[in-house]
Amino acid sequence: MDNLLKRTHYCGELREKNIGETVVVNGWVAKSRSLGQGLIFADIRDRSGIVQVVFGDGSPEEVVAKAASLRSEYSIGVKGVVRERESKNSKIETGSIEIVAEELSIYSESETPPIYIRDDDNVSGDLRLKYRYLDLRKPVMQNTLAIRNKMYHVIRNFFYENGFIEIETPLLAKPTPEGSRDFLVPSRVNPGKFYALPQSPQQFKQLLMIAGFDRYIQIAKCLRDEDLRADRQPEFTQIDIEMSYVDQEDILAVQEQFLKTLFKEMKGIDIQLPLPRLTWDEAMNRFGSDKPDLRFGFELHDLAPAVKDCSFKVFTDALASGGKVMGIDLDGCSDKFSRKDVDKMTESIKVFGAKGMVWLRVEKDEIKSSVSKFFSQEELRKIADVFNAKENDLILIVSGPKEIVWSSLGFLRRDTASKLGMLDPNEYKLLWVVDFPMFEWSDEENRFMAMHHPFTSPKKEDIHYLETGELDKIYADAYDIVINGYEAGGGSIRIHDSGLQKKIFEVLKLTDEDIQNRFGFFIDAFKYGAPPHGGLAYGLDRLCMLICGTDDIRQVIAFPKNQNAQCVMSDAPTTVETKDLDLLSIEVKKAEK
RNA sequence: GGCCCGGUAGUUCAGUUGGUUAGAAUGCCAGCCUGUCACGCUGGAGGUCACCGGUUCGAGCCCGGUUCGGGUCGCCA
Repeated sequence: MDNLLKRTHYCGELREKNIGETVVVNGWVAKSRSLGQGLIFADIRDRSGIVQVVFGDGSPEEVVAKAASLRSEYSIGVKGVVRERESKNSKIETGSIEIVAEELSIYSESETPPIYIRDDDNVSGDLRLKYRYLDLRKPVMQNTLAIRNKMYHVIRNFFYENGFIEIETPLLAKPTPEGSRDFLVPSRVNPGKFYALPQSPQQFKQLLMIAGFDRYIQIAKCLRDEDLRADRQPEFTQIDIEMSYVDQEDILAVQEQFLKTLFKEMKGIDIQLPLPRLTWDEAMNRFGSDKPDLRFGFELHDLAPAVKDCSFKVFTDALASGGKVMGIDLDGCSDKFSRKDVDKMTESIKVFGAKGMVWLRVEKDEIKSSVSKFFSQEELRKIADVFNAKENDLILIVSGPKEIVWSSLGFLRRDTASKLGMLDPNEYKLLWVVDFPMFEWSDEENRFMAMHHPFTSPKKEDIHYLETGELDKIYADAYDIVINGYEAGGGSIRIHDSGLQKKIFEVLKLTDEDIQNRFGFFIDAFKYGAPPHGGLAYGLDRLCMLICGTDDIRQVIAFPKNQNAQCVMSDAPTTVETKDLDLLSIEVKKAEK
């Protein structure tokens, strides 16, 4: 094996000031160019960048001969003298110098790599994950993980400097009653019993408040056994925060300072404080989403006043049954969407349960519409006036139950803005969405469920509705931080009063036995002097996505899972030997197929 | 679990109403080339058109099923 050459410099840091120095670099052959037996150029890459090495024109003959065997991704070391290039390459940082090789060590050869190690290699995601260790050699991936690393610094610096203490909480925890599906871990020493991997350190961080740590932070791994999305992995990282003796304002104030620092340090951007706030009701009614993207307009408008007396039964029926008729105005965009495009929009919102979509095109002398036979020009004008619509506006209207109207228009708003190229990844619009409903009805469970979690404090002024059973009128001291349409984090003020907590469990239809079995220890803790407390957790991966300007969470995770929650590189999850299962007292139903 | 999109050289893709031997670029291999940097030139190898079945004289192309990947709805307290 060739000798290890001890590195003196990273490839990417060599500059004209190093001219004349003898240096050693270690890295991979990014590219070699042979111009005949006597002269070979090779680009050597390490995590810092690329530098050109010359074999020939001063190198020993045997080194040049050896260099002829270099191929892409060979792992090598080179010792040589830095010299000015005859012709400079302004495209790379080290383009004005090169290393004249004196020694070459080939540490190991490489087969032809299955993917190109280049940022612009748009190879399928599957292959990238299968050969992730090669994919990670790409400059963009090296850079992304360096950015992520810098985030750890900024996060920890900020919170440590502000008196927060980092405490690790267990990975093997008790299965949680409500919420997302747990990953379960069988216990060998306790046959038939299971741990759960934490969906979040929620209960532990609250217990840390009861324990007196007052200000807690943890960069915590969280696991949820739910279906994946482009912005969702089963295993992700949370910046978990909890504070004692605070109300919502105190928490938001600290977090705003944190976000300001984060965006300043990471992007050089000055975020204006205080951040705008929307109540949940406002967010839904103006943007059709509890995580609105404020980088563009197209706001929802309520059309009930304009259509309540119209002859179009679809609208009047929707209103009569407690639903909504709402629309958005794509101002100045009518000519950008063909009839066919509009048909596609109608089709696209059926997944949300919308039965159809009505459109209005505002033209110079008239308003054209898919429902013109039900409306006079005056009536159509009345609708258009709600939006202050002008020529070449395209108005899209959806009617029905409010959830369907919101989600359909919220989707159309985002989707059309995206198609119109209105989403600038370098623009950041942060806001708080506050005053979430405390409960939401679950058809599946046939009962009300906690929208956030059952330890969230209802708003003081709504607590009396617990007595009257009007649960849908209760709002919570819960808040989300929303950035460019992503829920970047969320939190709440927690209940610290045992009586109130008991009442919440009651309306959630949990029996005393349930409560005791599932989190009796947690309830017990509140008997011993719980401080008022609350907190918040950020999705670190999502923050990193936003900072890196990508919409794929896998880009910011070194070894992510594919959509089926598999690691295609290592082939996890996998079957295990029956004897291992026996040890855990587990019987596995043989999967058919 | 539902819906939508896709699977053709190592890689990214093209492939006409269904018609001879399935192409391009890049990568790879060999030879030549002393200032390249997307080096160049010449030549070469490389394909179970995801899989199974069907229609047809004939299927990469049409139909059915399966599978794999991606997006999404449900789900994600």
